Amino acid sequence: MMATSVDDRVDALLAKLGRRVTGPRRRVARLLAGKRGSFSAEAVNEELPDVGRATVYRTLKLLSDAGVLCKAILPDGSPRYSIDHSWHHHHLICSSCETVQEFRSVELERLLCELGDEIPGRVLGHQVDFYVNCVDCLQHERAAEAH
Amino acid sequence: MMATSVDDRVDALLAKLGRRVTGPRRRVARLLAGKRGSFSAEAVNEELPDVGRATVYRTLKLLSDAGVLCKAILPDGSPRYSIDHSWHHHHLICSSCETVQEFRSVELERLLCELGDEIPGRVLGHQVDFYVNCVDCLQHERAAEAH
DNA sequence: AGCATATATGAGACGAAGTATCACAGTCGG
DNA sequence: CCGACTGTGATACTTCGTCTCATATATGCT
Repeated sequence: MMATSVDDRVDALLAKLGRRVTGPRRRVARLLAGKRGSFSAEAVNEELPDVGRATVYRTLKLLSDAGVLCKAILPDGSPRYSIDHSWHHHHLICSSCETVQEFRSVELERLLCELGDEIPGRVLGHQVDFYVNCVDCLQHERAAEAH
Repeated sequence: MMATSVDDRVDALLAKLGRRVTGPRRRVARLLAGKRGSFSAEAVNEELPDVGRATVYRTLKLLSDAGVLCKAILPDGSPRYSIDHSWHHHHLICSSCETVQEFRSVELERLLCELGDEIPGRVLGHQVDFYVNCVDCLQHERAAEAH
């Protein structure tokens, strides 16, 4: 039995949202489906020269709101998108290569939930980011050091 | 005995950093000293029309790097500055009025530290933000509802 | 105090990232 | 197949921040 294609899933998602299935949306979704790691909106733009800039931004926003994509903010403030694989996670952001990885901890989640109860006002959500040097970057660093 | 003035403290800080004490820097620092809550770089700009835009940005960066100011990122990605009162804290960001409050938890800090040990690579730092509706906004909301 | 020099300033150009507008095109229910 | 409504894309515009460079100023030295 065949796995559902990316297009089928996009169609289903858009139908569920009451949005129209269009060529540009399919092209953006297909590109994202093939991506690993995180990427900027402009990167998507450049890879899809025949899709308008505004449409790319609109579609990324649409998919983020739908929970398909997840948006992380680099230390310098610039946003990166990545496929959202899980119901809830946090980020490991590499400060040198700017890669964004997902990261989960039940323990952290529970503590954040407890803390949320103590916070005055209504808690809508939270975000935890670790700024790191990833394993790859550390290796390159060491390779460079070893004259 | 008199408390040290803002200017005295700014002078001392700049001397410690090996930076020059200048009029524009004093004017920015004096404005910030009188501020409550968080503010954008542009807001500082507008309140100091006779200080150049570039200088305002440079000074905010200088003070952030020095640990006097702390930079928080709103959900939409735009940065807000606030006076940094503590050695380490996290943020409560109100999604409706965009106020940024500080927030500390020894427990959270300890857990984050433990998690950091388990993370592959070198951990440089972390950031925790709670997105909330603050007490003030909830009150206004209720007042509006009660026709 | 006066001088030399490194540092800081500010006007404005530049750039990146995202949004608004609007005529036109495409989708989809009937 | 048609009509209405949604989506698209070119482009102008906004916002935020950085860069450049001529000018101004703080500071160490004498």
